[in-house]
Amino acid sequence: MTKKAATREAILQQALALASQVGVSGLTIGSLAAASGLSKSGLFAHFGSKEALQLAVVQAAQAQFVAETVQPALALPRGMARLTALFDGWLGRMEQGRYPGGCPLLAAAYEFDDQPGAVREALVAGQRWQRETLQRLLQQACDAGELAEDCDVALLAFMLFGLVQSAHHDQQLLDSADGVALARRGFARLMATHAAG
Amino acid sequence: MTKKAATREAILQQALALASQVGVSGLTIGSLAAASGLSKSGLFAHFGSKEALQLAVVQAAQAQFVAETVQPALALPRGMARLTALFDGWLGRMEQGRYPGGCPLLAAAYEFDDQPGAVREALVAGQRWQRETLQRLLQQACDAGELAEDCDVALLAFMLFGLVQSAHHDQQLLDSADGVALARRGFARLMATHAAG
DNA sequence: TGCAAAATAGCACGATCGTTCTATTTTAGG
DNA sequence: CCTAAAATAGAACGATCGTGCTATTTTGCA
Repeated sequence: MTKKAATREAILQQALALASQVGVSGLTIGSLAAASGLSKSGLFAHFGSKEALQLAVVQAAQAQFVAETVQPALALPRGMARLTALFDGWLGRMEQGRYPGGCPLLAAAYEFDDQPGAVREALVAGQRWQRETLQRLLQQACDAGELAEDCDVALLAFMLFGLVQSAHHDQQLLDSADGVALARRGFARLMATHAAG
Repeated sequence: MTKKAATREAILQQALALASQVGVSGLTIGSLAAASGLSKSGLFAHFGSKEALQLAVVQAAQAQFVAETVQPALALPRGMARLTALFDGWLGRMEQGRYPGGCPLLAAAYEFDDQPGAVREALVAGQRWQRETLQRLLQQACDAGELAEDCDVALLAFMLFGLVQSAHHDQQLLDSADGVALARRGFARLMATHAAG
């Protein structure tokens, strides 16, 4: 009973590392089985279909992002402290190379934006939640009087997400270590521009 | 002699539309042959290998971006006019749905960031050139006295590219028509913040 | 218009894909 | 410890992958 769950968890960790390099749709039952030390059919039995495997991988990545980045930020008091912690944690996991080949979720967003199905729906739900979370933290900073009260939180959340994407792009494709630093400068500038006055 | 080039061009157009939906690495000789009305081997003979086909597709996409977006902007006078034209054209092709499933080059950046080879090198070269172009236009706006002379053009180019990526993400994954509008607002705000004063 | 050359089709290959079936091993509870 | 149940392995399937090979068609030029 507990063995199954443990094996499944180990598989998903391997899958995340692999998907980071070849993408979630580039995942293969065979290659993942080899990486996990299982047979093809042995691994397959854990999920029942390739789509179910992909869905599980996406959900595992989302859960990991929430646990490693969002939750720690939520432990801090509302306002700029919490917002800065979220953004810094987000960039920090990129900087430290949390996944060898880049964020599987950002990549999956491009892979599945035209592939209807459960995987896409999970990605959409996760991204909507993430954006709403970002907007909520921004609004809390406004309410706390640390950002101007007429802040356009939707636009700011949109721009902050753009900074993350640009940093990821520069780091993964252009092999530029400056990406994260530029994103931090951008964050600081945006926050300064919208500071309560 | 001219037949070959014409057929190749037709194949590449089909390939761009297909790659927009399934990605450049999702392209298949068989499916592309069917979409082009050719036999597998007939199509294959045009490129010699799958990697050569992928490279040709990437180069075609890059050429199209330059022809449809960069060149028209370069026809305008240096400064904010040219910069605005570039950014507006960039967003405009997204808004009008230039490719049915999103920009093949942005998607390819995620697909190939961990796949060494000629395709990745072409993508890197293209992205570097694009970033330099963006920085150059920003610098020209500074030199023309339309942006503050102490502008951080590297950071601004980085942020503008982030706006484009966020707009693409919102439009393609979240089906949100607001993405392009938010990017325009972000551009306007960034330019206003850094206006010469 | 006929003919060499260029372009395309047809076919076959080994490999790998996702999936199913049955056999074997491993686990956990009495 | 023994045994039913759970977990995994092994083999096989049709399909499709990229890529060669050889025919056949189509093209442009004398």
